Amino acid sequence: MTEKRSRPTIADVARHAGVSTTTVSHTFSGKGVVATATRERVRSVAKSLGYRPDVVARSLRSNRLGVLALVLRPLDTLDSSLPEGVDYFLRFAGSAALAAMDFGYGLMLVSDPTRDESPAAALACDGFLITEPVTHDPLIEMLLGEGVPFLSVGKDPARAAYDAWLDTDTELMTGRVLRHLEDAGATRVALVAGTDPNSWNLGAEAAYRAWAATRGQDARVAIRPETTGEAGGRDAADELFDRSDPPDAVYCLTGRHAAGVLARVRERGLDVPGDVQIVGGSDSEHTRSAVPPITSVDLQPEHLARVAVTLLVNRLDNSDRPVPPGHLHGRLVVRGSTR
Amino acid sequence: MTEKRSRPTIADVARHAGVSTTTVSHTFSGKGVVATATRERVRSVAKSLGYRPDVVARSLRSNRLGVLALVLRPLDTLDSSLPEGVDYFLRFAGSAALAAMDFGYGLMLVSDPTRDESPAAALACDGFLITEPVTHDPLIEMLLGEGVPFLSVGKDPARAAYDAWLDTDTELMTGRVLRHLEDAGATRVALVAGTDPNSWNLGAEAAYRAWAATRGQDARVAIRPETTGEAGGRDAADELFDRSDPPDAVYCLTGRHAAGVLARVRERGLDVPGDVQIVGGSDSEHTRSAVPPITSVDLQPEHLARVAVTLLVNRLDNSDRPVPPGHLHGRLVVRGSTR
DNA sequence: GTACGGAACCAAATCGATTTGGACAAGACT
DNA sequence: AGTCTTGTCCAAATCGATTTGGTTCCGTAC
Repeated sequence: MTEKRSRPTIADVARHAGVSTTTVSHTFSGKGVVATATRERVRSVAKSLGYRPDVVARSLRSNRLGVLALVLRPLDTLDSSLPEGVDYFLRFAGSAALAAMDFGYGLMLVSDPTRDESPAAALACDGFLITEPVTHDPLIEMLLGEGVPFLSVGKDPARAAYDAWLDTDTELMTGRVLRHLEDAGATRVALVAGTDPNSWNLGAEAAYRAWAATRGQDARVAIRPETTGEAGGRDAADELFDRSDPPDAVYCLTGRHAAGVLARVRERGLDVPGDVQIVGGSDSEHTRSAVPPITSVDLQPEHLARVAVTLLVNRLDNSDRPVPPGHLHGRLVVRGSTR
Repeated sequence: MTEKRSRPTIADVARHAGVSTTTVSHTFSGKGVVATATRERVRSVAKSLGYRPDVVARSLRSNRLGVLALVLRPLDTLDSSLPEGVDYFLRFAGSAALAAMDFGYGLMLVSDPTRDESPAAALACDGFLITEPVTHDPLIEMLLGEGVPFLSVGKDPARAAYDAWLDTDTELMTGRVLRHLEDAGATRVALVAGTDPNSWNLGAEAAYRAWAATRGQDARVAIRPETTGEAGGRDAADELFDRSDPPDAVYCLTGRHAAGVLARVRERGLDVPGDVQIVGGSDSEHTRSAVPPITSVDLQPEHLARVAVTLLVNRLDNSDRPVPPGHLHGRLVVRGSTR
């Protein structure tokens, strides 16, 4: 169909300029020694021919593509046709892309490359960014095995010996949420967590149980898959409130669960925040637009993404660009669902 | 530094299996004829060596990388450190990435590749997706020139002769918004538009002016750069309401302008929606969380992205995958800012 | 006058695959 | 017996750059 109007190559430029391809290459890379006059001539010939180096060919030799891969783990488990409710990851991805561009890299969104259906191009990336790896994450296994640089946001909970991860201090944030509820008078706090075995769920649950133990409380934990969304939240609410000694506050790690719990609790005739207070662990459309709006943790994915990209690129380029200041844990946004 | 533990190549596999590289290649690509026994042997040797084809090398010959580039035009003008308020594009990008993966492609987010600072890898992509190209868009110029397949969402308003674009029917939606305001009793509708010269701003303004003409109304148009955000909206509100004959409804093409107009109008002592009705042209965090929440057009970027990716991939693969059903224009979400 | 050194340049190897154009053997057909 | 297929397989060219290991020329030092 299309007129194979192939782009000019380095050889075309060399021929027109009356030099060797080596010289053309040196002219652009600045590596060898090229006389100024020659350099000028090559430059102008290249420009007049409309020459652009072929990134793929260059990458074959130099082994650097200029692309970072971003793996959004929870997207692999969420219903892929419904990106609603995954605010966090979209905000993260957008910010990471902008940060990568600032450093001359492209950002590629890929699904798990250890699965065969994933785009083959994923494996050609120079470095990987992984959000919330799961326990014994096969991707981390593979990257460690092949020596591909990577950085994970949140740690593979089961893996001891790697240091390429960003600590978002889930335990600290969990403590803050619980303290906020305590300060507002809650005495029986329950937790609704997801099933993905990542440091987010596991860390929060562990911190919660530790806290409950110090307070001499029973741990009230309802677990529902992330994919169940609001329905899962409603379901969890029933489990928690059917008990003889129902909670007076619920901390839901995902925004959609929080919205479901809120709706169900009100259907059961309870007042929020009067009878029950609710906090969401990940701020999203669902927590903001609920009635009343749900107090929740804004994980500040934009900031997290910039930090992650900067660190990864520093490692790749062996450079030392300044990392954006600010802590990596979230910020509690107080809304109508707590007192 | 790192132990150059180079991955096994096709030659290693060939040697271990006692065949030629041609045969190994054929085994995986399924192109030539390879005896079943040989194929099995090659497969098992490859697996035991941990062989994976090198995407870059493959791409050098085949000229296909398996990556789509996504250019979010308005991101080039927006303050890049503030992805807030660009809901639309993040939702679009996320959905496009998932759709691309479904078809075996990666999605790379890139900035304008006609500018030199952009990642070089951008140019290696198989096809481009461009949201809201601007007038005389240099990127489209370049892609047409080099024969790179692309699809734009919204048309380059100044270019007649290309057909690779998705019509989001800005004119239709503008008409619906105006009719909605009319139905609610508005008689003097103003328009607040942005400065990016894309089909979104230009199409809406043209449709608005045409509508005003048929109603015998003065066209009341305030233009403010997209980058000005809420402040620009406040400013536009002053311009519109300082006139002797102020509007009783304002249609703002961007969510942030709408939020600014709303805030300023109320500061001026007017009631919304009593004295003034407001509609936003692009639903976002700002329109949803305003007080009162602002009626606006949900452009349904998730759907748009899926359609765009499907069409582009069909073109690249010369395939005929079904395009997700549903129209491409937005959906009016009525909230408290209109009656 | 010879040896040495640096500046400027180049031919060929290389990266890891795909693809072209056969080679060779075994069986089928005249 | 000779020719044709057909099924398998391979050597070498190719993609477009980078990099290695030179060569050539000229000026300077001894």
